[in-house]
Amino acid sequence: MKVTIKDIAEIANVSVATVSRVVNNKSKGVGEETRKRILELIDQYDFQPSAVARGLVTKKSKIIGLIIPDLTNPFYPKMTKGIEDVAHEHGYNIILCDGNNSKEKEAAYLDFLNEHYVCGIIYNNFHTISNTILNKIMKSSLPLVFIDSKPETKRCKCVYLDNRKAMYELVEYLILNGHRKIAFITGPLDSYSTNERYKGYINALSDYDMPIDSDLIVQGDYIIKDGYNAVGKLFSQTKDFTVIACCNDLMAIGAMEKLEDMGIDVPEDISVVGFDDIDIASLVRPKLTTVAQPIHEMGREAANMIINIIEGRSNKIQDNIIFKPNLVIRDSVKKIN
Amino acid sequence: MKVTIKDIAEIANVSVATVSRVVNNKSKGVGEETRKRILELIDQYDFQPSAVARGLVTKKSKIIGLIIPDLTNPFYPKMTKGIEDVAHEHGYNIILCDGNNSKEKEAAYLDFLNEHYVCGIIYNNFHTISNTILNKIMKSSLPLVFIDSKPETKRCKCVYLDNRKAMYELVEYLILNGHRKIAFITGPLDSYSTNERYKGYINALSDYDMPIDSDLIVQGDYIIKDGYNAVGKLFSQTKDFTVIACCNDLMAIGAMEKLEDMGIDVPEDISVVGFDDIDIASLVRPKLTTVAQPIHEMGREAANMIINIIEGRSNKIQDNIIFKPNLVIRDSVKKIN
DNA sequence: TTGAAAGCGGTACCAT
DNA sequence: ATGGTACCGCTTTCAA
Repeated sequence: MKVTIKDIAEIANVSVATVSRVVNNKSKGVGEETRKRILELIDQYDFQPSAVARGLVTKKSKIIGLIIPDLTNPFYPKMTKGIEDVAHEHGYNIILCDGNNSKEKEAAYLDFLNEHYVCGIIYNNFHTISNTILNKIMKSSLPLVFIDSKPETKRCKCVYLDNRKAMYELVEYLILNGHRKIAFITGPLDSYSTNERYKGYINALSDYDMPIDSDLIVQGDYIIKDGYNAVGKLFSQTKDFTVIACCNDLMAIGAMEKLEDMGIDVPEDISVVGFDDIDIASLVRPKLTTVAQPIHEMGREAANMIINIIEGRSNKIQDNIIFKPNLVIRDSVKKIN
Repeated sequence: MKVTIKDIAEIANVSVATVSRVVNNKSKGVGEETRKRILELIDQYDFQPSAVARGLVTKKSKIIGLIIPDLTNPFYPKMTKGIEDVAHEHGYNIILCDGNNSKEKEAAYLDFLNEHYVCGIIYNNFHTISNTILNKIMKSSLPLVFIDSKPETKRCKCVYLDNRKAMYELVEYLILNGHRKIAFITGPLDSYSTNERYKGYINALSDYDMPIDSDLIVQGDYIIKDGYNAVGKLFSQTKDFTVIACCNDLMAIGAMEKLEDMGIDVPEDISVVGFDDIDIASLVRPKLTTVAQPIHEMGREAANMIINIIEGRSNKIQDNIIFKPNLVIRDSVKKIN
């Protein structure tokens, strides 16, 4: 059996109130003598207060829920580390929920976290959620911070990259290197950040008076295999492109694999660029040109933000923290005439 | 304010007991009429029962704690997915704790999980834990399953790969390909699986009458950078080796980076092998020869095991589930004479 | 300095 | 088919 506060109180011949005081380090209200005795008992009997019982009365929990789209995309573990770092500095723990790229699972996790007295939620919303769900969370008045995402319809606290600008700069870089036929492997367009990237692509093309060709655009789901398959699809639609811009590095790497299998040289025959700058980007050959997100830092900021909200330092809280992208030029793009 | 079971009872003009019955889907004890009315109210007021209050009385929680060494090693997310898959099939959720390769953090998480009425812990123990801690967990009688690890001193439920055999086969493969000077980048030797791999290396050498040369052995911490640095260290000690065997793929990839930077060709000048077969292994060039762990399946088995324990199906529970390794031959090893 | 007792939001047993 | 109520393990007044 687990030893409870009652047990300790009994053994120490004091009330539970007194034990509670020493457990919670209340400086006053307990005699030096008693405190010492209780402390010893706690140690001896290995007493651990039940966070559940405590949570029931305090309604607080030092636990922050984190919902991400997919654990196996290295981008998210890196973000998670950033969040965990500052959470731990402040004594908070993280419950990590992997939504598996599924809207339903995300919603289920939202419920799950709500039921468990987490003291806040950091939500990397992938597929745009319905207003119903959004309303529900916001009505629960649980501190909520969006990371790498942003609901279009509500005013929320958000930490994200300027995705549109990022993709714009990336495509512009391609254009300045002489590319005129730019294929695009997009993600699901009901994802906020994907949609922004898409707009960045479109904007760049139109700013440079280049036509939008739907044959040049295919969709994937942000995993390697989809990049691989997308290239096949692309070639079945047209052969008239000199570079493939991908909405993330994973798909870019998949694309490069497919091109290699087809005997097409990167970047000699066709160039490829990615997005995110995960570690693998510099490990593949040719090294991938991509745009970096300061993901660890974004994680840290999101954690800071939610802790500020939780602890009521409203003066320090801004609505949005928007990060700037950073173009990382490596070896996967050829300059052409 | 959050609406409670009491609120619903009041509005519905019934007792909390009745509401509790319908919330928990007790088929009997509630009239058709009443049930319908309450269900409507629950929906209308968006009532979510507090898992915390419930946990306090039932002492159960449908939450399994999972402790892993390092989220940024793709090996662990893959394992986590396997665990989550079957956990969800059975209605359980996972609290993921990243021990950050630190013994202290692992111990802290163990405490954390203990305090929170998780109904079981799956523990990927990295640095061998002390008996004190081990005793403490086992005394708490919380269902506990070790994955990819195994305490040496106690009888526990464990799911793991036969690491020794795996490394033995890998090294044997090198020997059969003519390699006689085999460098070894190990991990921390107080890790069970690392230690087993080390033994596999030693055993293979001695079975083939090859000497153990300590200059050929350097230690890293399972991250890319360590593989990179280890190669530098290796060359400062000796130049007399034809292949580098690494205790995981990440370090192997780091090693290949360093070799490339030094202008040394893999596998022409020096061969490299890894361990794990994470996705990246087949993405780098040359493609990495390595030994695969059926990690997703291992995750699934660990989850099955702990759920069997939790739900008291003791007949189905064996002490250890040991998986067989699978040599994956790619392009990073040269056959020499 | 210390203790008694009222909850927190549920569950489950015992009556009715 | 329902309701009343005693807990679960803790925190937090309020009194002593």
